[in-house]
Amino acid sequence: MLTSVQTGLLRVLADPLRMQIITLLARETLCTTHLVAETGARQTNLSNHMKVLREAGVVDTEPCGRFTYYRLRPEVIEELSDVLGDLAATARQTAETGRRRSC
Amino acid sequence: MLTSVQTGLLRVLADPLRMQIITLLARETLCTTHLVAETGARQTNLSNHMKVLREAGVVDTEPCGRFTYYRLRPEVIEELSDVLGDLAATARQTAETGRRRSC
DNA sequence: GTATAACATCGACATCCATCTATTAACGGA
DNA sequence: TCCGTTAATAGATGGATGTCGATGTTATAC
Repeated sequence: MLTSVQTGLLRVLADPLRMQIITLLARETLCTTHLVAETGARQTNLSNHMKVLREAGVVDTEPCGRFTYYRLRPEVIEELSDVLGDLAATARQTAETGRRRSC
Repeated sequence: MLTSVQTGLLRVLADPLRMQIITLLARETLCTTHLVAETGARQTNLSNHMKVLREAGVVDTEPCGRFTYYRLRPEVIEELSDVLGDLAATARQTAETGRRRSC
């Protein structure tokens, strides 16, 4: 079965800087300082993007003194991957059987 | 290994109407008339979105007389699903091992 | 207590983008 | 050939969004 793809989550991922952040966080949990250093983005800009990621449930925050660690939640990406996988499987079957609606 | 995620393709998918179109096309090849009827969108609006999908390589066109059939290309969605799957796998390993960079 | 570093918030600005109306182009049937 | 249908394009517009500078807040260091 095919659950509908949440375009909200896609929108959140569809930004170069946010995707760069996500890719970095996939490898290791980091705090804002690291992310600023790695991406070269301004602190305010990064903080804005982290807010978007946080509110979308893509990352969790772990305050640690002055620092704030950001941890990527694998299950969110995993679920999106699965839904898109189902979509692709459906599309492949449609393509192979040449299923079409006539005009 | 982790190939970088194309945010361009994500942007194309991150629109409710376009995702609806893609979901419909995953089940059967359709022409613009069908898509207009199914989505309730205006013809011009739909045509604009189809142009976006076409130029992104998400769909192929098959002219058939006056009509234009649109066929979803499964491999595009499949590849994106795979890349996100790799990203999720990396993130899961990071989460399980608690890998983090200290400040 | 004061200074400094880390991070978030606010408001402004510019750009992008989805949708609209109007028009044009292409095709088939009478 | 004329006309109705299908589809694409052009241009305009309003709203969403990314980036910025300035500022606020919290926590550590001295």
